[in-house]
Amino acid sequence: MSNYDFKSIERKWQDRWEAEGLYRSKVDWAKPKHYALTMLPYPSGDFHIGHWYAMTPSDARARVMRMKGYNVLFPMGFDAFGLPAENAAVQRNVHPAKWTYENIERMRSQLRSMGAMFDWEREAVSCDPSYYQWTEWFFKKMYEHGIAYRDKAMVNWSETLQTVLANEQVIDGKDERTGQPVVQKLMEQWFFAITKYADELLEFEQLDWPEPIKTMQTNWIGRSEGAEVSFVTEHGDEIDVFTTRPDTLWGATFMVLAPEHPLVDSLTVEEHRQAVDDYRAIAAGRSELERMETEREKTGVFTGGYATNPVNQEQIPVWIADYVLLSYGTGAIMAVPAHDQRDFEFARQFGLEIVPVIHPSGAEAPSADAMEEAYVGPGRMINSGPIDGTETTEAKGRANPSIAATIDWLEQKDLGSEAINYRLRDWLISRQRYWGAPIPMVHRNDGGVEPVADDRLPVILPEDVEFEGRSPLATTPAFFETTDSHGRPARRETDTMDTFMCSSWYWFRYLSPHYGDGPFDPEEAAYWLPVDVYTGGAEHAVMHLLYARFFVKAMRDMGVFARAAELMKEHGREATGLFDEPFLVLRNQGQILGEERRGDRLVVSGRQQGNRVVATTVRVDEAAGPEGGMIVGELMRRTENLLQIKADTGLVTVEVPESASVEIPLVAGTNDVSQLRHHLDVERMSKSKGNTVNPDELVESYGADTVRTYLMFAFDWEKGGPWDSQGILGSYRFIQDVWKLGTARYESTADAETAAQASRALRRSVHRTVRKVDHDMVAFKWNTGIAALMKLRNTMNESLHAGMVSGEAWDEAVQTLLKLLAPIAPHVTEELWQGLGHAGSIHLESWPQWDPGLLVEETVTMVVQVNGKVRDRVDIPPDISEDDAIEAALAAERIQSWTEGKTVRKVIARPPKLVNIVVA
RNA sequence: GCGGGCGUAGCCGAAUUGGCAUAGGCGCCAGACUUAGGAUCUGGUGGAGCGAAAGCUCUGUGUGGGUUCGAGUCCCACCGCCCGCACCA
Repeated sequence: MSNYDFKSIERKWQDRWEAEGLYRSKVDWAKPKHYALTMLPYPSGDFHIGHWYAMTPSDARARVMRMKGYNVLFPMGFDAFGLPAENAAVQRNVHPAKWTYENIERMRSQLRSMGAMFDWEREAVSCDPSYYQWTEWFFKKMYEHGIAYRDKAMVNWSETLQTVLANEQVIDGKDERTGQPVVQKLMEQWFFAITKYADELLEFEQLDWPEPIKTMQTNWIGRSEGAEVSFVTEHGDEIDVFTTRPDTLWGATFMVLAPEHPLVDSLTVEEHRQAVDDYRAIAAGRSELERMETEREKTGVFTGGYATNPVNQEQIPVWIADYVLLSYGTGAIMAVPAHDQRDFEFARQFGLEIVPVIHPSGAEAPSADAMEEAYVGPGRMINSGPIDGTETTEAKGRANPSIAATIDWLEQKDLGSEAINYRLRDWLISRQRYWGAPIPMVHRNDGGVEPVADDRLPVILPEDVEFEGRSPLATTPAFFETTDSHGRPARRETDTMDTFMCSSWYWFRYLSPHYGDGPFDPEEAAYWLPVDVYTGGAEHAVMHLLYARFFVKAMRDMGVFARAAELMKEHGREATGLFDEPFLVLRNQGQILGEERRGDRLVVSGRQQGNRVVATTVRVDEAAGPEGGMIVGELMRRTENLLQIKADTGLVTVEVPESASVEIPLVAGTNDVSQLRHHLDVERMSKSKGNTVNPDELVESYGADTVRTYLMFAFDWEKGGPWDSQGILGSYRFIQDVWKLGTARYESTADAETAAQASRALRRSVHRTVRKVDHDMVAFKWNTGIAALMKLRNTMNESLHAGMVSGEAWDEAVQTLLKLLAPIAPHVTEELWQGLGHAGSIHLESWPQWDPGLLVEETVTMVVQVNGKVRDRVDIPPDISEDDAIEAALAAERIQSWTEGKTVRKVIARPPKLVNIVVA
């Protein structure tokens, strides 16, 4: 038996698979297809353990599907446009393209070391002109169909990134990538009309997606039902408001506009102008972030203007306040202080009138003065003219009788209409950056815009440009000087597209990355589409995953799939519904967190100075007990030369001056403060915390097969959890054991009868394992699947040592174990498979099937309970009748003492598992 | 504040959907081999108690209650943690 040499085995098979094209995927209508997709990485330069965690289980599942007889497509590529490349250009004076392609090259080899079955001939790189020409093509198509449009709007501007961002990319007023604040700016930008698809995007019926993702998308789209009503100002201008509670219109005692609302100017009377202007200036200067922080106290100013409440002709004052957002609804509200908590607070703050219009069920009629908060519960309408007495419930929209009655009344009187409002805004896709796909548009001298002619596509990014932190496109005449369709001088659009645009269609490019007549080859599309299973991180819930769904729906409506659908039908495949959604099944992996680490135990001498101790000596001693005059405890945190030590008396801050001596026995040479290890909690991995795990090093120490196995074994995949550097040893031992089992020379020493019985037991284990692993691998439950394989390993170890089973049973066990493990640990199983004398690859073998007949046992153990507690166990045949089971239970030896002298009240039998005897 | 999820051993985690709680792994303990062990192999390992031992009894899934012959699983209340949304009109 040779030793398990993972290095040479893994290199050998990776080379051979590639040379033989083992993972090439070709259209074959005779076989069922399976398109497995995992989110494409950004080429940052290095894969971290999270990439392995996302990709290798997806690879394992794709491999299972292949062994199950599917023709599997499992491609890979790079989401290669983006800001880090430009930052590298500024900081290291290297062109973004060069930086990106060098990273890609390094990451390709890291991907190879995973041993994944990526079909490299289908690789797509989004920053390559052969790719982004189609990103441009999509933009132009969207423009022609009225989905892409240019508009002036308040947008999120990031000073740090020097670009605008989409709403989805701003979280709590901060850029989601860097956490830097954004400000609101009025700018003319390109948008995609994703809101046209809002209702369709709320449909998830045909999707097998995680509930939280569907919920997040639903919340993000934010559909609410209500009515739109116009209030008329003294100048005759209409202020449109959207409300979900039109039934409370009679209680609307004032209006509030967003400070940026266009009618503020004309509404404001002279004596209030200064206050209004001041307030607007403050609001404009606030970042979105600050605006949210000022949560509690309501602020605002009166414009001096009035508008007419259309239902009762009351003149009501119009205020401005920053709790009303221009970006939601119409940017103006009717305020109903009696029944809306925000309006209530505002009214109390500024002494505005409150008129209750709901009489709460089971309570006294409300008095405006006595109210302590807005009433939002059920009741009957009062003070509300035509709808007085109508019941109001907590239901939303027309399901609420009072709302339905009001909408009908409003529409009949032509005062308003039923309306649906969405929180979702159109997708802002312009970016004032260089490293992205150019927007293929031209600004004419006459102020109009037109798309670049087809024969002049793609617009290529100029290479010879300088990087200083802003996009060079706007300052490079060779790029922006162009002509329009009539040959007149014109200026090229210098903004590029959001990189989410590139990733909104990449899985189509994988189908035919070299195809020149369209974004994808319809022949390939007809066979492979749609994606059957998609895996990746949940952080893309309302960005990539929402954009991707929108993109496919827009593509469908623009006829991009027409030819593919035709071809599908020619091959007898029903195309209906297959081009409505990109990813039928979606699963999110969890996150691997950093490992908990104990800090060094320190013994410190020094003197107290103010609220800290200045150290003279610092010594690491894991065994140190309390010592007089010394500070002894675990190092919890270190910032430069300041240490936080958890001593018996509490946290102590210790300053370590240059002059102090630092002694770390385990670290040779002169020691200094930076070598001390501080405590780490379980938290997200990050370089700054020093708790990252480098997959390359793990592969170096244990081999890719072990790393893959461990990643799939140690966590519930959809949950993730803290890394455990000891735990990987268990997987390493498992792979080594498999190596030993696979290379063992087995000889049976038993007589025929013993062998038959032992073999039956082993085969039962084998076939049970097949059933378990088969189920778990398809269901993304790798941890329990591998646990089953480890259990089989244990059983086989026993069989090997006992030598009782027949040679045939042993061979079946070994081969089955290898096949079941092949998707998880592809190299070692391939090597062992070859060692067993097989000429072909184990990865071309078919997936094992279990024989139900072998699963049944001759006897099973039945639990006998008395009053619900297990008191004995009896061996019985699995097909025992209920009566026989009860008889066996009552006859069981140890049951007698528990039933003696008592009355059996009831017997519950669940043969062959359990009998419960109830006595009193 | 609203919505969703979770809580099982020293740790990561199982539990066929209401039927033997703790599979598998890590760690730990004991033993074997060894110059050595952070290698390998064998066995043990929720807690408490009884027993020379085989074993037996009690107890145990965040806390308290409920339904049930039977609850980690279902229901109610509470505590804690995580995630999403958050002045959304």
